Amino acid sequence: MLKYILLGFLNYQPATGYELKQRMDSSTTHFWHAKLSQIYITLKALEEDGSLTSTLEAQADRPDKRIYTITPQGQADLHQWLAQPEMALSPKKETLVLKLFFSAQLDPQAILTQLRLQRELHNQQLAYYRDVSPQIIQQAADDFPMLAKDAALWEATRRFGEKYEALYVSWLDETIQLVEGQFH
Amino acid sequence: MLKYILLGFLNYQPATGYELKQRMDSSTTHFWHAKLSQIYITLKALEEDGSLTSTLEAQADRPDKRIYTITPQGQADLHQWLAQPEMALSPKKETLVLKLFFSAQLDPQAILTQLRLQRELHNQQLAYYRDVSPQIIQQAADDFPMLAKDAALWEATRRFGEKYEALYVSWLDETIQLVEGQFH
DNA sequence: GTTGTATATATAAATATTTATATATTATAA
DNA sequence: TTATAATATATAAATATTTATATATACAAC
Repeated sequence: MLKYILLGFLNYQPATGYELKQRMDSSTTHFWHAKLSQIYITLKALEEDGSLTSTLEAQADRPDKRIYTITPQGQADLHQWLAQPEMALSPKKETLVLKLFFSAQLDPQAILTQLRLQRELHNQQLAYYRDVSPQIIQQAADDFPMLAKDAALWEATRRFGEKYEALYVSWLDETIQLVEGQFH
Repeated sequence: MLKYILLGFLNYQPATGYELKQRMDSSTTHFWHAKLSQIYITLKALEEDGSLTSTLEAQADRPDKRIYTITPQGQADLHQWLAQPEMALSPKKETLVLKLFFSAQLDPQAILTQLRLQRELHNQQLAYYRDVSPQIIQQAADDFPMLAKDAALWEATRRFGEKYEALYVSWLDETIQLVEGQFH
């Protein structure tokens, strides 16, 4: 799947692995993430099968950088994937919920600590979606050669993140009350 | 992480890989899933490092089955993991949201088809959480040697799933309207 | 001036996961 | 009565992902 994220970004304009990582971290990270090491591996594989080409650019003040450009084949791959219907639900992996599921044997104080910590983290994430993320989208819309349509879809994915974090916080509140209630 | 799910279930009572898969499919699947092949691999690894023991039981009408039992070391591992605070947010992977993010170049009709299909799937999933899942929890509470506390926590994870699916459907409705609106 | 952060890349090793394939039996449905 | 689904395992191969480590430069902050 990472493959298509890289093609998706490179379809706007050429970029290095490092830049792609930064773009991911300020956008798709919330619904798809990857480590830099994995990005380099995947870029190399994409070049090998002809979806990308690359050129090495020397820099005066920094190490050389490798700039990747999408090929017509890469664009075809991307469009094929975009058009192909998702027939299944995305599998979720939520460590905290999993832990809670098996926490009955645990000291209630220990699970409460974790629930409260996660509430704090998700609250921060919610604030990010409300305050920071809209600005990032606005700036991307200004900086990048793209249509208003792209920005509207990016905004829709941001709203997904915001709603999700709000849900998570409210569920945590409810769950903390439940666990607290089991004390007296 | 699968490791701890298996230990978590086996902490209630011994079971075979096949049974563990079934239990996962009717409970943790919504926040953690695994293929049967991976379960067998992980059970073997857990036995090798002393967290589980197994016995082979001959059956008259079915192939032999291997029954796994948790060891004190396995219980210690499980408790250690349960008590260890989750310091980070769980990374999300949502293919549909990802696709939408890159769908501006796509024929709007193609993304609309996918959004509507996913709305259907998430609606089904929502119905599952509302109608089927509570009964499964009730039956598990009747069948398994566990405390009311376990069932209460299981119910909390079910509520997470229900809320999540309701959110997803409402977000899809909103997003479908947005994309439809971009036509005229 | 030293420390930390950012730019830029890369590999090795470990772990995790999916897909495909194989075997063998039995109950159920068409 | 034939097909299929379900029970019960298991392995091979491919893919994906994380963690750890390495190198080298330069700018900014303290």
